[in-house]
Amino acid sequence: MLLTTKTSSTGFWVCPFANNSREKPLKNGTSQALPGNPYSRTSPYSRTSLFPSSVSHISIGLPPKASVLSANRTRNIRSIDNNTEIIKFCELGNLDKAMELLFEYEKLKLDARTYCSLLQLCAEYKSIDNGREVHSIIERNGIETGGVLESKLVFMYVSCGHLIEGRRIFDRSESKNVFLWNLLMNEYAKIGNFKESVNMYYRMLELGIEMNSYTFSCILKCFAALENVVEGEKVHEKILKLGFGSYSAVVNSLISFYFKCGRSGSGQKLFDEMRERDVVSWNSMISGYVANGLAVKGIKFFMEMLRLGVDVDLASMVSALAACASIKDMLLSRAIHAYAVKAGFDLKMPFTNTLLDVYAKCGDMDGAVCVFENMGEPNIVSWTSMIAGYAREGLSYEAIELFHEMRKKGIDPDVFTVTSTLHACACSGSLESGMKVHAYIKEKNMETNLVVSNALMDMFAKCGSMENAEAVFSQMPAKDIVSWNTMIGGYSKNSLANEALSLFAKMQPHKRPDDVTVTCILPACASLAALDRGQEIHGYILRNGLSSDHFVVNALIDMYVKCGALVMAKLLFRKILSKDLVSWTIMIAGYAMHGFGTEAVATFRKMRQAGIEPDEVSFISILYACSHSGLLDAGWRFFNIMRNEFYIEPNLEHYTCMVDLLARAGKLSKAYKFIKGMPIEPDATVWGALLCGCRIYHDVDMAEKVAEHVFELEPENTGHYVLLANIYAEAEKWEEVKRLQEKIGKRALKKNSGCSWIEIRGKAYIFVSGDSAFPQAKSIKFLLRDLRRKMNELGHSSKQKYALINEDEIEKEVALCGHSEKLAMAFGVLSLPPSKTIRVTKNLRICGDCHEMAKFISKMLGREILLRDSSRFHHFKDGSCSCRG
DNA sequence: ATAGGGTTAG
Repeated sequence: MLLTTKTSSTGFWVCPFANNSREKPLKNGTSQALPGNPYSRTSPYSRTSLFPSSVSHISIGLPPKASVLSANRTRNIRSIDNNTEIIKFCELGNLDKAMELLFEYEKLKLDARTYCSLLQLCAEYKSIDNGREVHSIIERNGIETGGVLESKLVFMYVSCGHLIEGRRIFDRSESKNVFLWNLLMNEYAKIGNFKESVNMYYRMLELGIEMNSYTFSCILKCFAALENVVEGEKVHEKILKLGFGSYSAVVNSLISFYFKCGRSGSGQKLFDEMRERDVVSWNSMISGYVANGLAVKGIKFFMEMLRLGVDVDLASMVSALAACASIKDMLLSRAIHAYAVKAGFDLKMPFTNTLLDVYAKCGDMDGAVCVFENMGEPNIVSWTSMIAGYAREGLSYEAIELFHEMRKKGIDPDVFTVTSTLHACACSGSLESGMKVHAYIKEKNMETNLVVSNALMDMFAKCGSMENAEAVFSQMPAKDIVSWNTMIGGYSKNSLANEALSLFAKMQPHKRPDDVTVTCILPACASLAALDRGQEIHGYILRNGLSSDHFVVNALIDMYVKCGALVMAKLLFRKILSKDLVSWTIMIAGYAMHGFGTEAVATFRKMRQAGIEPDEVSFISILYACSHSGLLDAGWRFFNIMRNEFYIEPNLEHYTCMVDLLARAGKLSKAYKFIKGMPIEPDATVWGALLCGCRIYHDVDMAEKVAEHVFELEPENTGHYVLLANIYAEAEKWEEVKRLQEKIGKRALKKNSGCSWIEIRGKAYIFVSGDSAFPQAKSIKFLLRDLRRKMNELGHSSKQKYALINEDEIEKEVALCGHSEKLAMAFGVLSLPPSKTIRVTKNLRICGDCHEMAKFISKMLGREILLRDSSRFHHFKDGSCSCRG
């Protein structure tokens, strides 16, 4: 992060910590419908196994006999017999035969109970086609559908998954019973349309429909999903008033409602007051505590069940195992596994999947693979747990591979699978893989899912494609706080600070910024040096009680450091009770940027005294501090400590700091040898640090040697050419300057124009080099001309060299580059009261002439100037600068 | 005839 020589870096100023690693655990918003239970009483399988012989006998032997019989009866008798006949087949579960008979007697008015039996069977077999046939025959025969028959019709449609048609009949019906209300409410809840369930509940209240335990279970689930504690509590009151307070299913629903709303205390109280607890009550306690992050407490309930001899079932085992996963307790989960083998639950899918997830969450992917390969047929949950496990472990490639493999096996990834896979794509920054997942999402119409869209945006943002993220964001019909935070954080991380700020402003009318939002937006303020905006956000943090959060405080300190308000940063830093590695590192980097090397070293020492181990980032900070304060020996010491005591391999940024340190100390050939001896390939930044040193010490020969490397590695960067041209100019080698001018002209290099800005009363004024349209142009030009004249009069060596290279004809834009900071400073002098520090920020490094001019202004006009360039802060006061030249 | 607890995620 802390680079000294990047000529065009704004990335340096983006906070490296605060927002990046920010990942909040979030509550499960949606619940999925469980797959149909093949052992249920109404399932076709149980029927065939219960009556194997009679079913086959009837379907082969009876039909001809039945039709012969019916042909011989009189119409009246026949219709009675027809009813019994059809009902008989229905009871035997032979829908095909029953339907065949129905078609045969199509024109006859059969009994309502016959149609009921048929519809019941259609519902059980989920046979919508037959169900529709029955319905149309009923209508064609003009059968009265009031009462039970109407109810059955609704039941049939709903059971077959045709909720809308069921609802239509329900709405027309005049005899709605509580059963139908419950049925529909539940169905809406199952598909996640909790709002409609709630609407129906309120309608029931209005109409005075007598509610029962089913109603309450359902509505509590809905209010829990909608996180509406207030309404849920009203339901609780109603339950007590109507005397359902002793129904275990109802109380169990209340317990899980309170746990889902994060009110463990209320759940516990209900459990304590229960007279008759069943397995579900116990299981609700285990899962409730686990979901609220108190896994150990959940396990205690499981143990208590065993101690009291309560019958433990599959759900108890699964919850207990999930608790193990959340606290990564492999030992206990092995014990539970052994117990499950004895009890015979170990082969059940939910159990195996949870076991797999324990291994994956404990980081033991080999163990997870073992479970995965030994289970019969892994289902979608198994695959997803594997993918999520690989993604968590940083094995993105394996995760993405599995995604494609499961598709080949014919298993359709669902929303859980795609979000996990997207996470893997995001972590590895593989846009190409992410695009493939996106294509699949579009194909399956999953973009409507909020979580999926959020994961998509996160993936695009982390892969550096904010255009794609924006496209997803703009077409989302409903955005939650995560959506906004993902986009704002994405802009911040991708150095699009202005976009981050404007989206932050747009968000306000829709959603209240939370702790994550402010940690996402503060780095944007930091990178723009937008102190006023940062302070506003600080105010918001205080007003909303967000300052107890570690991430928030660290981001806040980082913002103050980078906006040049070191005093404020120190104040906040001192107030933190438990400073973590990030807080210390930010402060060390802060001292470094402001040129307080000794303070940085002292802070580093205090950090180690506090028992905090430095990592590679904190070593970058301290090395940067040493190089910028000329602490050569200390720098070497830290470099060696890092390698020998902490076994951290230096990376390019560490090497850059060291080269910078040597180069500034004038040890140019030592620096050259140092680079040559690096075990990793040096980049343009490393060589660039040496080139800067060559300029300070006017070493043209070395500069030429170094420049070759720099130009080769970054041929497009104008900054390097200008730097070498300046070195030539200062050595008065005009031939070479000219040669370089031609080179720059020929290459038609893309301009890297300098730009400076100053914030006055919350508004940023931007000055771009080469642009003559700026506010108060006349006064600024007059002031600068005046200052220049005085500088010359007072014999300030207004170096002709700078003037030559800057104002000559290299190229107009390049030549003017470096003057924007002068304009901004002059604007500050004109616009701010004398007591106020002039704070200017520049995207590139400050030019030498401007540096002289700033010193002069500080002395002549008695103004303090704080200028932040791409590398550090320059604090001008009484004619000198904190960077010591 | 409809429910309450149980596996995977941003």
